[in-house]
Amino acid sequence: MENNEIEKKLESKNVKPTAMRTLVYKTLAESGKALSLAELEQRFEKVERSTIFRALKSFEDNFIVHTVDDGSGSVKYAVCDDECTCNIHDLHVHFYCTRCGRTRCMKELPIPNIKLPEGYTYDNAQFIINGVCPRCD
Amino acid sequence: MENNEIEKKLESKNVKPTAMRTLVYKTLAESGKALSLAELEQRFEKVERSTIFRALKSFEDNFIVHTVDDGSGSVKYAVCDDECTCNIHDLHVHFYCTRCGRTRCMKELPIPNIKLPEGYTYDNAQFIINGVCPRCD
DNA sequence: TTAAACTTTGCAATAGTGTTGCACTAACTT
DNA sequence: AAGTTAGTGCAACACTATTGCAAAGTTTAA
Ligand SMILES: [Mn+2]
Ligand SMILES: [Mn+2]
Ligand SMILES: [Zn+2]
Ligand SMILES: [Zn+2]
Repeated sequence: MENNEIEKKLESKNVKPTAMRTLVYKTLAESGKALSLAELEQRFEKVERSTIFRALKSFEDNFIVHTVDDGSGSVKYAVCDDECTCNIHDLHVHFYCTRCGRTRCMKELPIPNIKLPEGYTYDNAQFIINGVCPRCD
Repeated sequence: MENNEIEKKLESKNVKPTAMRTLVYKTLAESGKALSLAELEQRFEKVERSTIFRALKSFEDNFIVHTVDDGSGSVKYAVCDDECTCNIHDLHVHFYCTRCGRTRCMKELPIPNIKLPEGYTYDNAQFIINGVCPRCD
């Protein structure tokens, strides 16, 4: 993905595209999976953890990335689709491979609709499936 | 729940019922919800964190409790049903109230069956719904 | 063009969770 | 009773997430 494409994308979501942010977005998008802060940090070696952290937070606040809590001990981040507003309709299953630790968005698998008992409201959900991915099988 | 009932229960699952373990189990069972290590710790004031931690681990290993990773930052523990073996058929939805922070087992809501793409195996899953509970509404 | 105002970044510190080594004690075995 | 094993308390540690603050960079408005 071209830098100026990324810049446009960030701007369209009201995040000023600084060099660091562009780099973080690019790395995450190109990885094709969900990455933790620590994993992202390792991929540059030169950028401060807190800078990456704040970039991710601003992405999250502006529906540029979503988080996945896959039980690995650290939250992971994955890029959203263009039209995503991180609401119920954008939710999808995530797959966590217990062999390689990779976490993948299963965008083809929307989170099934669940009828909650009276009195509960439904804002958000995480559906994580643990298993072994094709690469590790 | 009577102490000797608890002791029988633990024994039936191959965990020797010490005083600490019985206390931890009792507290968790009586709370009626999922509790974190820190939350349990607060409920006694006199028992070591690591002791509770190890009790919970032995419970988990022996299908006496299951864990819930509700995104609150700490893993929570909830008692299993008697016949539970923590496999796919025992999995159920968990509800996390974003107001009060309570996490509840929705045992009446089994995790829906999902058909994964070719090549993925399915060992385990977590399905957490975030929203507001009746108490907080 | 320059000064003021605002934003971003780097660094250091902190809080919290989870986890382990080790010594001491309790319980069980022979 | 002595030896062996299992459980507990304490302290230490690793790691994640998060924040305050000052330096550097960018934007705005004279
Ligand atoms: Mn995703
Ligand atoms: Mn449960
Ligand atoms: Zn894998
Ligand atoms: Zn509530």
